[in-house]
Amino acid sequence: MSHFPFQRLQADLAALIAKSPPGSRLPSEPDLAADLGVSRATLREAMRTFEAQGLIRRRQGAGTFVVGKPPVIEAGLEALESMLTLAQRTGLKVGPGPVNVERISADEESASALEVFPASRLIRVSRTMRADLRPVAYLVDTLPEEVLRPEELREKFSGSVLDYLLGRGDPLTISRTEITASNASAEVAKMLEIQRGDVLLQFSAKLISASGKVVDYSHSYFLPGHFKFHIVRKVGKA
Amino acid sequence: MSHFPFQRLQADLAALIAKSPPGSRLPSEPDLAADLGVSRATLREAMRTFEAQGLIRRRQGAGTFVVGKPPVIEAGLEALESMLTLAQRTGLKVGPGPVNVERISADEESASALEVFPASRLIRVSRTMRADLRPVAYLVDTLPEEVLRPEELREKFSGSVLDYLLGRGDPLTISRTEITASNASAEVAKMLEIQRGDVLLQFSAKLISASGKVVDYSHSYFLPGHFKFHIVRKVGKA
DNA sequence: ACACTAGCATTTGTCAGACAACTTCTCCCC
DNA sequence: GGGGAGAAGTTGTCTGACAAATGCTAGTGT
Repeated sequence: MSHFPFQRLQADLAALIAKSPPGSRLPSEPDLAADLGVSRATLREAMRTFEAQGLIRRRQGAGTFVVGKPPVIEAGLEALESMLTLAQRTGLKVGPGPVNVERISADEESASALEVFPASRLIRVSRTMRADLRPVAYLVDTLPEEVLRPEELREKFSGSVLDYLLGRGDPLTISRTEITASNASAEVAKMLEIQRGDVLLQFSAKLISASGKVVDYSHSYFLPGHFKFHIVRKVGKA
Repeated sequence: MSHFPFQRLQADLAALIAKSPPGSRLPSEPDLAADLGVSRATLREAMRTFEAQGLIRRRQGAGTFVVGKPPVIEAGLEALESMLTLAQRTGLKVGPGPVNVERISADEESASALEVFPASRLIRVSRTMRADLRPVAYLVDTLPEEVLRPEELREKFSGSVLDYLLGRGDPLTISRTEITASNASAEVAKMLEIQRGDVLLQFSAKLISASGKVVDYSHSYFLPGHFKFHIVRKVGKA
């Protein structure tokens, strides 16, 4: 079939990883290269692609390990709920990581999304969600400072911007969410403890109040495999 | 900061690719390796990750090229429409590729989804959607043979299973769609002319008739960047 | 007996150089 | 002008080597 070593190698490696129990160590690179009939350089290129998929993890001096599949958080998309609410309902032990609150000036993207002037003062709340001691989601909320004051937030913040706004009695109505697949930027990769370029499921959402004002613009990054989002769609035009 | 060559290299490469005009050729590997201060082997490992992200394309004997950003097909997820209908409304010149229709026996996954007995006879319709001469989506529909006969399909098939069923007057109601990020399997990679392991946005949907029967189980694979799916979500419980 | 440390074997990370396979262009010949 | 051979350039793969990090082991001191 494929007389290119790299393609055959990928198939062989995929099979090997699939049949190896999670947490187990693969043979050393020289051994594997000899077994699979390729050079170590070619083997390493192929391994890099599997590492980017999060299927294996390489540690210098220790070896290459198969990573186990994590628990799945399942959620419908019709209603907007905070990740915290979601996690509680699924019964999974998911906890928020440390919360980072900072003042920023609106960049072009945020200003456009929040419908404010460039360089307006904004609040950015970012945090990770952890399940099984591993970060599985990275959430970044951006709000105008007039909507949410940093000091106000630090006092009574429970880990969810949405829950906080609702608890304060804000008249929120809908959220417009955009769904894409993306690759981890350097910043996101660091927070999720993965490699730059790893594949992620990404939501970009605007939270809209009863008056039509955009009160929150958020980016959410989810590790694939940890989440299962579903939606019920009507056939034809609404 | 990062005293590991690979991480610094990824940042440098990302910057280089970002500022290079689409379609342009990068310097040769030996030149680039010298410029960036790494060996060719390390450079190639890094390039492999960017190739998996679809940002560059390497061709033996020709060079490494920056791939341009494609047109975007934007669609809401509240209503279920065929990709064909969608493409027409966006005004983009999107056409279906060759259609493959085959009889199969239900494997475990299909049988479970369609609520039929294992080894039941099924029809599988698979095809790619092309935009700009490139495949951008790969769609696989699986239906019980009692719902759709192959010969019936071949006569009047327009490129969309959904449109065909609707045109026939089937009482379809809703679709339950699951959304994940995934990596291309060997089969999908071949059809989309990408590399195994490349990142994809994946929908898995069940199409349900008025009587509650599952009439179609489909997997759709979308190249990131070509599509923008959005959804309007109500706040709180429905 | 226990804690600590130094050293050694193992493994991944990176480098250098070489050759094969493929693409593209040039130049010569007809 | 057209066609084909050839050369130059580029990616694909291989070999061998050394550096850096890890984990184990044996030895040492208390």
